[in-house]
Amino acid sequence: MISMLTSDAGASILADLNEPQRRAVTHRDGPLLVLAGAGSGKTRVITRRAAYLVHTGVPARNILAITFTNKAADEMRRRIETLGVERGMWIHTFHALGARLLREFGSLVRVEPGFTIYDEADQLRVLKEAMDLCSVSPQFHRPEAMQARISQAKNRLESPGDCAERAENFEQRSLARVYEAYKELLEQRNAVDFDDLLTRVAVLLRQHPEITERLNARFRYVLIDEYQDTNHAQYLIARYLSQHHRNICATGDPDQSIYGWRGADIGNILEFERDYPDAVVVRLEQNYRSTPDILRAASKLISANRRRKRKDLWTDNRPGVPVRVWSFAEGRQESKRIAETIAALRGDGRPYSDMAVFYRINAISRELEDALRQRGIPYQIARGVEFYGRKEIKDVLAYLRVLVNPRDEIALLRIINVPARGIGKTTLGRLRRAAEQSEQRLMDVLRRADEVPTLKVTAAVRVRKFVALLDELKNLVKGPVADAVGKVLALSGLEAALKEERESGGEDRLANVQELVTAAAGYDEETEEPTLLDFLQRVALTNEQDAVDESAGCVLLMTLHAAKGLEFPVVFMVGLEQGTLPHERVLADERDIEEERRLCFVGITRAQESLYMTHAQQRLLRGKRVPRCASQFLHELPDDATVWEQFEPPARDAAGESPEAQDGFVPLDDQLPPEEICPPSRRARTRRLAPVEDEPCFSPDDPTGVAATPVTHSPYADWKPGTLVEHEQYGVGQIVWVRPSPGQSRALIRFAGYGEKTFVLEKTPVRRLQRR
DNA sequence: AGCAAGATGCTTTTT
DNA sequence: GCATCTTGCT
Repeated sequence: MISMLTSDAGASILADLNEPQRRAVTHRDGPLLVLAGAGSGKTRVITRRAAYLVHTGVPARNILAITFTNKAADEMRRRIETLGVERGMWIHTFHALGARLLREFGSLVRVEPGFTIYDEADQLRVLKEAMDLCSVSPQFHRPEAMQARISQAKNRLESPGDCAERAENFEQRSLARVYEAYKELLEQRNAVDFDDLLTRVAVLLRQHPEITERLNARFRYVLIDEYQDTNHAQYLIARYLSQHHRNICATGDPDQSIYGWRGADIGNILEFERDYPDAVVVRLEQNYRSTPDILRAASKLISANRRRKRKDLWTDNRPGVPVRVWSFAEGRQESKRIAETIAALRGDGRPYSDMAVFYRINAISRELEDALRQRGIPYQIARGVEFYGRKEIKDVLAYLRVLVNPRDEIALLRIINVPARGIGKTTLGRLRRAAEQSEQRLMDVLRRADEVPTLKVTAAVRVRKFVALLDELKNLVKGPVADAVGKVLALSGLEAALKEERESGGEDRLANVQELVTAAAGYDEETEEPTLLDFLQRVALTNEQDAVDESAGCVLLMTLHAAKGLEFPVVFMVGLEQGTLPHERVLADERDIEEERRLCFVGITRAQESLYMTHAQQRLLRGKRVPRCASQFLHELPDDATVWEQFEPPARDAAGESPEAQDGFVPLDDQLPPEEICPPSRRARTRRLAPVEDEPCFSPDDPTGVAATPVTHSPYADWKPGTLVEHEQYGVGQIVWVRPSPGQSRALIRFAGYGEKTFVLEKTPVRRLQRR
């Protein structure tokens, strides 16, 4: 094999690879599945493989590499260039690939080349409009829920017609109608949503074999990363694009599939070998990232999942310290201790950028931020929205969008009175009604505002001025994008309005907008043929996550989802409690629990040297103090790789001051059977770190042992904290604790609208909701 | 037209 | 607890 490589760069392609890695890199033709365990050098394999193909004679332009994030795509591009591969390879995210293909072939599936990409907020607006048209009240159907269901339907490639046919009840029929209207509205505006970028392409490839064949002729090799996260549409695209040569290389790790809730189908990777019976499968099981203890903890945890492929991760890395599992009485204590630990580690010479804190839900970050700020620890939060989500930025972008696509009504409505130019609700309502009645586009009606009979003369004049502004801008925006943005700012009056806001002591939004100009200038510079259209597409498909700077000298805070693909020497995973991880919304479904377990697995496997996993026995959530119990996943970790430490609540003040005043800890209600809040399994090994002044009711040594009574005969024996139940009067609720007892089983149940109530189960009209 | 006080409703979010 | 949207008022 090596003899096939001629250049020095070629030789370096196979340097420092282990045997399975080498097999994956040098595999030539036919389907290949690389099952890459966490930290097993997957990125290295993919990039080397792409480079290897080129060095053995495959022209770069015949290779298509698909990733899920821009960051991954950029990284890959960078690495491949370092390996001396010429340009011409297609390296894109699925969505960018979709956009590129739709620009070229979209008209075959009712998408015209200048189409606009709607982000989630835009989508929601269109959807609300669609619901309005269908007289479906947002009171009864949450638009967000509808959006999710439409998205699901799309990704299954179901048309509104399919949905209507399949509809069995009123609800589903409403959905089909709204979906239809939504689709119609998008088409009228020549706009697509994120899903369309995938599903339209899938439909295109299915309906037009000649195009599929053409693309196959070009893409002789197709590489897909993070295959475990593909949804059905992406799966089809990958299949169609590789159907001729069958040189499909999928890499991924089923144990890291964490986007099932967004339609990703773990089955795609699990059943790859069924789809491609001749597939060569390479397993990368040597981990180069973590200590043996961390790895053992991760492996043991994930082995509880049924829906997976067996994998034996191992490492040659030197032994380190065991995983620390920390129990706190209260959430604030947890944050405080973590901040202290971070400060201490820093004191020992560990840079802040070596450390990261992960949590399941964003709500937990606030407490942490407070604690970090108090200690003066610099941190950075990786959040989704931010820059391009800002109002002023969206305003400017809306101008650009209208210039590119006058049919983009969402953008048009956004800017028509921004800055205020006296075209208010009334005028707008009249214009829209006129458009509807004459079945014209809103833009065309604006052009003929004089002819709208319901409009007052002053209003018509203002509209005319607005149209003139757009026309003028349109003539000016031919050149570089940065210039276009500048002209929009100057001529629209936005700049003046923002200046005034700043002068009058408001926020400096102008600075943000100027940042956009800078971004546009950067784009102009690095792009060969800068166009407004392309710039807007980039903005739509870019996300702030890409801007996370891992070397900024800060501690990084992020959700577990955001952590995927990253690694840190020191990792803290916080808030590991039933109801948070696994999240309460999924407790009823075993399959969903498995995804939560994978999420936990992803978190653990990010850690290189030390890992801290923490939970609290009570925590402020949505403004309420709620009792919590340790995540079941903590109990699934192996004993010989973990050390459990319990931090006692701060002692009660001798003067009798209430504990709330000190650290927010409230002794749990006496009624609570302690064993249900914190299961007893770990007690024997729990080490106390603080002297116990005041025995809390979950004391490890409490011998009263209510739960010691065998309860296996109780019909409620398998009711656990987190179990979902339905009460005749209060609706669906969740068990906080339960104590089975003959004829007298008590449970505390938390209901959505009614708070928490204690019941004697035998005397209460409450039933368990079935597990799927 | 614009603001301010109430009502609501809250996992995760590669694109 | 908070942010976001709606409603009602001026």
